Amino acid sequence: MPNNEHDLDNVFQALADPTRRAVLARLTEGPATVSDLAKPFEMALPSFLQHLKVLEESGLVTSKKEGRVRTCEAQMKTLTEAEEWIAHQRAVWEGRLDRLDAYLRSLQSTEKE
Amino acid sequence: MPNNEHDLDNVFQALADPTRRAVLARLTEGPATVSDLAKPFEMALPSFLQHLKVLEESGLVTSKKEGRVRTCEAQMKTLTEAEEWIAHQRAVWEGRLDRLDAYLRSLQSTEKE
DNA sequence: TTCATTGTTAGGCATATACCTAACTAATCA
DNA sequence: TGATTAGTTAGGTATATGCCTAACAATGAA
Repeated sequence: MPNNEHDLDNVFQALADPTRRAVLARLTEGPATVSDLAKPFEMALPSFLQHLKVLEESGLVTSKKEGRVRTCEAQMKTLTEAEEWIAHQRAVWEGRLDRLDAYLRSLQSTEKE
Repeated sequence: MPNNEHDLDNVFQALADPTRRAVLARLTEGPATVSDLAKPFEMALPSFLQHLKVLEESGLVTSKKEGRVRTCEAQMKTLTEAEEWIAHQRAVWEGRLDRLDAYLRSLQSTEKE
């Protein structure tokens, strides 16, 4: 049962890098192997693997190894946790605007009396 | 006009820390001064100011100083950029599921033929 | 069984991050 | 004017991050 503060740290941290966002974007189109994922990037493979590790540790990606090939998959559930944190902030914000709006409307009604 | 990769780096980076998320959550309820924002945290003020700086540089927070008091405000527009990146990934993912679903349905129709 | 492919581990380096204390400026209050 | 409040700047430390090369499995193909 995730969605604690520590998880969010790792999820947002994982998203804070263009390489990792690109990998995740690729994986939302479907699973892929490590070397397929690495291909578009110019960095050395061990460097790339570190990015994958960050993604896995955040829960945004899982992988399993068959033979010598590791296949990675996006975990949308984890991405959703991040999205929900943001959505909650928006809800609070909009609640505030609603109250402001209600206040302004209450002023108008008062004027009409 | 923003929403380039570099901006997203900074936004997600800013969100990847519990102190900064707490500050932002506080600010979605309305503006607050630096020392009000700092009060709940045990860290030294200069440390806290660094977090504020990260939030400002990401565009998630703006501030203005009047007299000796600096007042901070959340910028939901910036938060929305992060939300939209995630939403886009979800759309791709769900598109994939839709196609899978369509494929499965096409198989069923084939079976019926 | 030898070779190529696919990934992994170890270790090093430069910069960034997250914290601190000390000392400072600028505005307001008594 | 002198003290207090609000914030800032400077500079130091420890750890984390993002990259690298070199060397090492382990699997699969010839």
